[in-house]
Amino acid sequence: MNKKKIIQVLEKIAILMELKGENGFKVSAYRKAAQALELDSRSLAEIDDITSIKGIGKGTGSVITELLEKGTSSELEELQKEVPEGLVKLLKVQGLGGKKIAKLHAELGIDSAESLQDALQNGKVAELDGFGAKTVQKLIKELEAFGEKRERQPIWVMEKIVHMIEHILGTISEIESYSVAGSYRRTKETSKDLDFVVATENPEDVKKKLLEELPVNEVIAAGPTKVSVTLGYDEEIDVDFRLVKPESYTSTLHHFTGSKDHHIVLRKIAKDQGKKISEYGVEQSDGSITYFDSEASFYAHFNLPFFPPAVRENGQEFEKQSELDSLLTLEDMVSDLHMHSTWSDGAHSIREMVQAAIELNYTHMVITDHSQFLKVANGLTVERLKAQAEEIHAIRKEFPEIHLLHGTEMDILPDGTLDFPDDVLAELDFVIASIHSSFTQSQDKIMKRLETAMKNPYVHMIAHPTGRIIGEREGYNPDVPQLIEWAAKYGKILELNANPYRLDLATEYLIQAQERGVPIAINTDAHSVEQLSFMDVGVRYSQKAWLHKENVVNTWDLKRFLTYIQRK
DNA sequence: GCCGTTTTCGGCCCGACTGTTTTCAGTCG
Repeated sequence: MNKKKIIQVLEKIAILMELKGENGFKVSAYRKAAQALELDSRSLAEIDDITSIKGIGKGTGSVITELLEKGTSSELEELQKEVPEGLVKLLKVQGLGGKKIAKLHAELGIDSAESLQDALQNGKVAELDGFGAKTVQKLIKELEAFGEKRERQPIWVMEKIVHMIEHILGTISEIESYSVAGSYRRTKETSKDLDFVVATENPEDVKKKLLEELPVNEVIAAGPTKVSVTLGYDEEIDVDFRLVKPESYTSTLHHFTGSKDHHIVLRKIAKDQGKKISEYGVEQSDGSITYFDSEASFYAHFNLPFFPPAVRENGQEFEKQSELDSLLTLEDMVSDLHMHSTWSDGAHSIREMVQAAIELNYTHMVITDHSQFLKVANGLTVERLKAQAEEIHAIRKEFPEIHLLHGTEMDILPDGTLDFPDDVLAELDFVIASIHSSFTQSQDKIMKRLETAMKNPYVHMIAHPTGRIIGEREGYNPDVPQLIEWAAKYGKILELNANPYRLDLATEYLIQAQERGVPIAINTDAHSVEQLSFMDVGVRYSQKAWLHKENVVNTWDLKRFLTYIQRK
């Protein structure tokens, strides 16, 4: 019985207890125990006394012990006898929680979405205490749409919607300030819904305008401070707006940025200081309310450093406070090492890309168009690559304020060879190798391809190492720990591709790469001037892996970078 | 169910909104 299995059992027990209508604190005790186990970095063998872990006591401890000894849990088996499996997915229905589901099961024998549907239709549900006509109508509607909505939307879907909403918020004159909050602001790869915080003295008018301007499919709730709607863009997306007075804006933004676990730890700290945090401000021991004009001053009020939204996750960030200064900010980035121009499939000329990079105050940059294999992207042949070298040479003279390097994003071919011979690569400043084809090959074959690139002395970096597209495809399934080992051995850079479609490598691998001492490059892979702004997403995502500036090559000054990429 | 350097009992982060109630429970984040 491994740790993951045990965590799953604890979570399953929590779910089944919830469905039984158990005391909510008891349910969350099981969730907390599962989380405590997950956050403890030790293996099970290394833990002597399981109940010495905070959050695991007598009850949850005995469940774990039983699992370790017998491989089963009598607690779980009991619950499974009492609670039908079909109820589990009813928890996902909006408006249904443990209490109501328990009642439906106890009084009407409901055990699945289907039997609930029947009971709703034939009027049985409406007869129950606490269930009225409106609830029944809402549930009928919810069940119809059940299973159709994608549960979580990838960050690149959300990004477009966020921009559209921000545009609308910007046109409403009664709004003093606004920001997206929630898991999107924490740069999660996927989000269930979107949260916006809006500061205004005139919530009624703002509410009215929001409901007019937005493509609203359905209004879920519309109170004086909260408006919840389902928007219909390409997909249905739930969006919450919080309308608050300007003085509360910072507190509310912080509150709705989360995460829940971050708040739980922070509120405990506040409590110990005799203060109470709410979404409107901080209540002092004398009952007065303190307001803040920035999140930095909010944290400082508790003698804490500023935590960037991306690290506000499981509460453990408080133990890593001393590392916060080492995390990247956008200002630390002095270069972008992976971008395309009109020579291959980019939308802008080299000159335009250079001008845009100068605007971003970069000291150096690399043009890395595709290689000949990638015909769909108009990949460069050796001849065109040489012609491009001449153009780059000329442009360099025009823009002395930035150091322009000539590179390539060279394909690693399906047969495991590289798209350019060594003598061509030797002429280039910076060589990226990447896989764009035959994703379905066995892991063995994929790793052979990557090994070829890793061993080639002219290759500097592997781009988007797994080929994943968030929420769409898994990629080509390389053995990433092995890849990290090779990178360490052969002195190669691994990329964090900042395109929100990719964010590749993912957090867990970035952590491993940093531990192994492998340098990371955060690059936009921009195919247009606008896409150079993906750097911001990449930097925020890197914070989730606690990447240190020192380990990210884009923070290195030109001299250090050039020394590093010099052929040995 | 878990926790505790004022606590071994009584809290557990805290508040909004809805719907069904006549003062509040359930759900949600």
